[in-house]
Amino acid sequence: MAQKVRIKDIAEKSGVSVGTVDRILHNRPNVSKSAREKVERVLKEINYQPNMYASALAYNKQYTFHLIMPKHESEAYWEEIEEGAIQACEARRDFNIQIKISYYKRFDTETFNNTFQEVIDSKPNGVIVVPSDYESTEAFTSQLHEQNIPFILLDSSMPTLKPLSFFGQDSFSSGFFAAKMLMLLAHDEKEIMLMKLTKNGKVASKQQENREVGFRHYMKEHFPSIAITELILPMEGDRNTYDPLLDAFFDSHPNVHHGITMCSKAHIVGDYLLRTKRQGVKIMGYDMVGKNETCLRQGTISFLIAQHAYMQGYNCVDTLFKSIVLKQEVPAINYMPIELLTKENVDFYRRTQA
Amino acid sequence: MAQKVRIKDIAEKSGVSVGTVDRILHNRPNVSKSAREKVERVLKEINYQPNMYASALAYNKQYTFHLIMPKHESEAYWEEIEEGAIQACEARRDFNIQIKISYYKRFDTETFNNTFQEVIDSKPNGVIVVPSDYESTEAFTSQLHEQNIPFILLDSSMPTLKPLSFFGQDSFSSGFFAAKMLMLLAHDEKEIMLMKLTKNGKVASKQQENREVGFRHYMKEHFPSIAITELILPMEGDRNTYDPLLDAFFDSHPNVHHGITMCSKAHIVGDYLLRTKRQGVKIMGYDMVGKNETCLRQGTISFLIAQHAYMQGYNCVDTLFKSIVLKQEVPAINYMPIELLTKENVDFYRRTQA
DNA sequence: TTAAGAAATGTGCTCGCAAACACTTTCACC
DNA sequence: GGTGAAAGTGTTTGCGAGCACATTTCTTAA
Repeated sequence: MAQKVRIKDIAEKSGVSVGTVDRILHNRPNVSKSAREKVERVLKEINYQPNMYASALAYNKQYTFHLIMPKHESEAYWEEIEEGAIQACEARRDFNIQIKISYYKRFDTETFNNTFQEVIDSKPNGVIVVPSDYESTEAFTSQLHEQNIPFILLDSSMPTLKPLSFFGQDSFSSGFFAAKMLMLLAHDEKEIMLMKLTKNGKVASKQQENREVGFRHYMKEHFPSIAITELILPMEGDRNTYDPLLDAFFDSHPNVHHGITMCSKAHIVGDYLLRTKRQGVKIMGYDMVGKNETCLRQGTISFLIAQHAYMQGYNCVDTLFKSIVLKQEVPAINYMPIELLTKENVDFYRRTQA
Repeated sequence: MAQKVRIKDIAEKSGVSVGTVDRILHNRPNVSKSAREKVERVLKEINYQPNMYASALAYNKQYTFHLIMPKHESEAYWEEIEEGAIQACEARRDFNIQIKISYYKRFDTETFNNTFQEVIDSKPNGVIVVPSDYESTEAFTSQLHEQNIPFILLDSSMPTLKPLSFFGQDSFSSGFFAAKMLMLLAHDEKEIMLMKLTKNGKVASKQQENREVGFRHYMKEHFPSIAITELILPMEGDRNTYDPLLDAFFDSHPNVHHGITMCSKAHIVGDYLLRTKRQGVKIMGYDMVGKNETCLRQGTISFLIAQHAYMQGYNCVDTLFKSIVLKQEVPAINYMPIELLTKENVDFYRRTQA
């Protein structure tokens, strides 16, 4: 195991002062060629790893990160991301990391633009954005680039914006995998259900659209003859809204015994099945949130795909930290694992691994 | 976000010196009642969180952790655990954490006992043990208790030894889950194969035995009529040893189309199937190691269950660190997730989540 | 040759905490 | 009342790195 090497040791070994070593390590000017050579020779033979805690202590600087995400009223997915981000800051507390969180309204370009102006004005050291539409996001990130503020994209990948890094699930693959799993159960069916929550005819996110593409891709490849029947529900609603629609659907589609949804609301159907004791229908969905977990344990939801939202939030902040504070290289793309949860393994799911 | 509070601030607020505050914070003697009261009043109203990096810097102490594990010659599972442990030390480098690793021979009580004496003599600050048989392990850990050296059990749970913490998979549940998954594929079969690697009639670990118990439990509960035929292979061997045995098995069991193994050597069968182009047999197994991954991608292995060996090693060290250095509370039991890998999601498996 | 300015180098203080040390007060005991 | 030990308290140093500032050395032009 490598011995502890301090700047002082390097200085002594190369016959210069700590000041000079410091200048070289930080690429500061005013170093003679001879001194540089002496120090670099020593650096080559010993493996100097700066003590980052001593460094942080001496540097004594505040960092502010800014997270911009959709407004969430009790939407577990976004809440978990937020919690993860806050926890990551907490874990790095002694480095003086501070996080500000701003919300915008989904599909409302104006609130996004307002928020983004705010963020620019506050001059943060780093930014995490859950992208809105491409144009608005591009307008935002190009300004960040101008100001040399690094940013991470969360949830939706937009590589052309040249982010520092991306965190999220590969939606297409995740839908593809979901199909594979569902078909282990439904291989003998003629018809399956695809449930969607829409508002003005649109689902809530690009993510969900891409999952559906992946899903349909698998189906076309492996089960082209199975019909995929859509069940459309309104985005806003409660039991009273949904129950009649669900009744109508299942009454008119007696051959449907399996269903899937690309959103985190599988529990709407799961709960309905549980209450109405409708037998012989099993569904799958996304996100390990409380209501889904209940249905999973009770059996109306067979499979869930976890997104590790908490880890996404946590890792985004930690990546900014590593890149900006520790000046480490960070990976450009971070796909989250695509994890299958069933009644049998759900007990061992951990929102955090660290 | 909480303002930064320093010992100095507490001292000023309560009208004493930093020395006194320090004595109180560390439960050191020689503090008057009046001073204690003043300081404790202040402590109650502000939320003091010590800067652990400054603390580590000032404390300037070396910690040594000792990991005792079975000797592994290119056994990926143990290698990953070791890597994880080493990486965790690396991540905490600036806290002066050092790890020593000692190996014993599986099923060889003597090598275990020798190792354990060595460890005791070296007086480490904390220990991580992969248990051998119960008696030897108990003899070891009771000495550790006597010397007040905290230890973590890795891989096999032995709660009666009162470890600081346990890390590992719930073997029973993992076998149970494996059965559930295999039967999604094999529900129409009459007979399935269970492959075991043995030496002197025994499999390599308690872990594997327990997985089998879980597996058989599920089968009895849900598919009591399906026969489970064992295929026994010697622990040491190569293609030349295995191929004839596999030929003989599959020739004499034409109805077997699905198999499972509780060890990490599913690739022995997977590779055989690939080479001999024997169609219509699919197996599942444990551990995301290189050879298994290849078979998974090629299709002869349908499912793998990941154990997150790397994370286990990493988390063990990190837990010792948190408990001993940071004096934090740590969870007593840490079951690793039971994660299903298929061709479709294997690209997104990450050995580390942090 | 020297003065002025630039370049190179070294010194010393700082960050927050731990611990050794120095100093003051208290109090039991003769 | 004086003595000495023990208890209580404050001061100082050092951990490793960063940075401002002081100091020395080197250039260059008058």
